[in-house]
Amino acid sequence: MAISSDLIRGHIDTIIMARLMKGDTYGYEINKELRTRTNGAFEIKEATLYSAFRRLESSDYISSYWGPNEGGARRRYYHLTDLGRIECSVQLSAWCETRSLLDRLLQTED
Amino acid sequence: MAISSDLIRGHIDTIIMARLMKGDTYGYEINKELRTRTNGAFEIKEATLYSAFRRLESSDYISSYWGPNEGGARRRYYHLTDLGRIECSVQLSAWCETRSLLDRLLQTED
DNA sequence: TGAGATACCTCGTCTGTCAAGGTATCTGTC
DNA sequence: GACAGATACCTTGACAGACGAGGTATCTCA
Repeated sequence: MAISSDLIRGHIDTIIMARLMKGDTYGYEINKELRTRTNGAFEIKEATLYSAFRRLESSDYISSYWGPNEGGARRRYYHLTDLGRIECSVQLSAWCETRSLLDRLLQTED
Repeated sequence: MAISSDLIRGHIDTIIMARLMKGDTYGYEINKELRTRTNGAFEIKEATLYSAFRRLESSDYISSYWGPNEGGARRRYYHLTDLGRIECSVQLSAWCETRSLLDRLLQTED
């Protein structure tokens, strides 16, 4: 992974929720998408991913169900709850704030 | 602090080095500046700050010296080394990459 | 004399990430 | 039928960074 995980830390949940905004999906698929979309520059490690799922589900931001395993291994699908949609938009705003904050603080000249 | 620390995690060292790019300064002053520049929205907790200093110094990215305490408590000044300047620019590029990556991944529609 | 600001430091805890390991199912090949 | 490889899920333990809580020492001003 080209991007250090410490720089992404704290944004994993938001990345997952932002994806679930577009529709239900399952863990393995999320990671495949991330690798594809970033040309291999970024992926969420499996252990990280599943611990995020557990965290999000215990906060009632997502719910899960065993979906149709169309000729393959069983899949646990995740769904963004109404509460999760609210939380997601909160975290998206937080990202915008963080971005402008860091842009300002990382200037090396005035 | 309005901005969650987990969103900044991993950028603390870069924030400090970016500040030291402008000239030597000391811990307490860095924090005052951060609070002022962000209107109180952000600060680095003292314990975090000093552990970052230790980390950066042991990597030879910064050096320190007891500076002139102009009518006040003693001050330990920090200086960005040549190695630190290189590392800082590396981390500034990493921030740009991270920013565009997250901007892409956090889109909730295509 | 004492409060408050300045300025530094340490210890222990918590949380998120990840390496390493595991299980089970399906597909295709020999 | 046996096996490799892909798909897909899960758990455990360790590590590193951030921070709360506590401490020390100096100076200023009332």
